[in-house]
Amino acid sequence: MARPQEFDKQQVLNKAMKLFWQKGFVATSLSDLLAATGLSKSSLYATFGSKHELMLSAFDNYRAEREAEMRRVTGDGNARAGILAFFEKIVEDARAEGFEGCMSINEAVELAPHDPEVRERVRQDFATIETILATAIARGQTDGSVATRRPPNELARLLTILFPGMQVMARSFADGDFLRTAIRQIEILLDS
Amino acid sequence: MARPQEFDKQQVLNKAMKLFWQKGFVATSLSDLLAATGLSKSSLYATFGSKHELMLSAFDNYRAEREAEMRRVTGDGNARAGILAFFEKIVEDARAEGFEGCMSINEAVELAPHDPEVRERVRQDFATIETILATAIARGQTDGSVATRRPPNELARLLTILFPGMQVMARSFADGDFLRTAIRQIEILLDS
DNA sequence: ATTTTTCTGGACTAAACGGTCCTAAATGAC
DNA sequence: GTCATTTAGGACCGTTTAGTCCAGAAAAAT
Repeated sequence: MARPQEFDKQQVLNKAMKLFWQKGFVATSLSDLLAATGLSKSSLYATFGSKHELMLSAFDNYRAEREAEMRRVTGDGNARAGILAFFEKIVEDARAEGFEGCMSINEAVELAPHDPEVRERVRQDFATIETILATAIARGQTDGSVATRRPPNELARLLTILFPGMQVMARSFADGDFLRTAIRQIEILLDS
Repeated sequence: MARPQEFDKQQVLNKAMKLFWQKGFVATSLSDLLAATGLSKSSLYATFGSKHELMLSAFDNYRAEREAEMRRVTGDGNARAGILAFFEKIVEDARAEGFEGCMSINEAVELAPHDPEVRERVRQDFATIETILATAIARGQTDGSVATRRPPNELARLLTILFPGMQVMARSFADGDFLRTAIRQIEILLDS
């Protein structure tokens, strides 16, 4: 039988994910990846194929994590509270040292325009966010926690567009207070 | 007297701007810049100092243009119409071939987190957008074209965050119809 | 025409890039 | 212990990177 793999593939993906997330795809070099993961060049290439494929794998890893988290946050309990919690999470995360926004948004800006594989993933991510928000809004409109004036789809679209907006701001400069004003406005949107 | 410069500095800045805007800072190589501008390496370095300084100059060029344009669009006539025109311009631009979003937003994602000079510029840009929007909203509230329920500053904050959201979407995948739904929602925000 | 000044093209550098490949060590099955 | 297999390290590859520098061409002033 063969010698078993000595590294944890999942752990390697997480390390790579963090690098691509922070620095972007082009600015992350193979040396960076090797240093961070501790792998040898041959192991990395044998396992992941290329820098680009590694990025896609790390990205898919990220996307799955975040989608699950979003469903968890918005899925149970009071619908209005769930939606707000989703946005408050951004503000909360932005306080943390080394916060780097949302990887999907970063990729949307850096790679999506010229990389079809990334673009399709980004498109899916936004569609997922919008669908989850629309579902939560509809639920809120039946349980009474969200105002019924706006069609769920249209309000979800507005909030879906606010998401990358907040993420870009959080990544580039914004402090908690700055973003919190926006969350108050989202509350008003949900309440009237 | 000395031999005069053979190239138009402003024209070179525009060419460089377009490259950085489309491909980002890291992905734009010196060869790209030389090919696009037609300059020699020595001319480029003598005039602009370094790739980074050239990018900052091109970026400042972009920022001044866009700020003037925003003031023009939102400054005169019906305030509500001006605000909407500002957002509709994004949708309109997104239809064009080779549209690349907003350079400030692209820089906010790629460079701002790790480049203080860019970060400060991005911070200023958002502040400018918010101020111009707040002024227009206040004007709309006195001339009756904008509902008075929300304080100008807070509504401006919400719209300011929508701006990068729309730009990211426009850059990465969104078509006109997708964004137009959001604009309808902005209308509702201005009207109630 | 000469002088003075500045621009221009390209040779050049050292480092870093992504990626390939080969050798040798490590491992589990028997 | 031997064998079969797959790992891991790193030498190596050609290319590209940002940036420096110099020699010579070009142009305005006299």
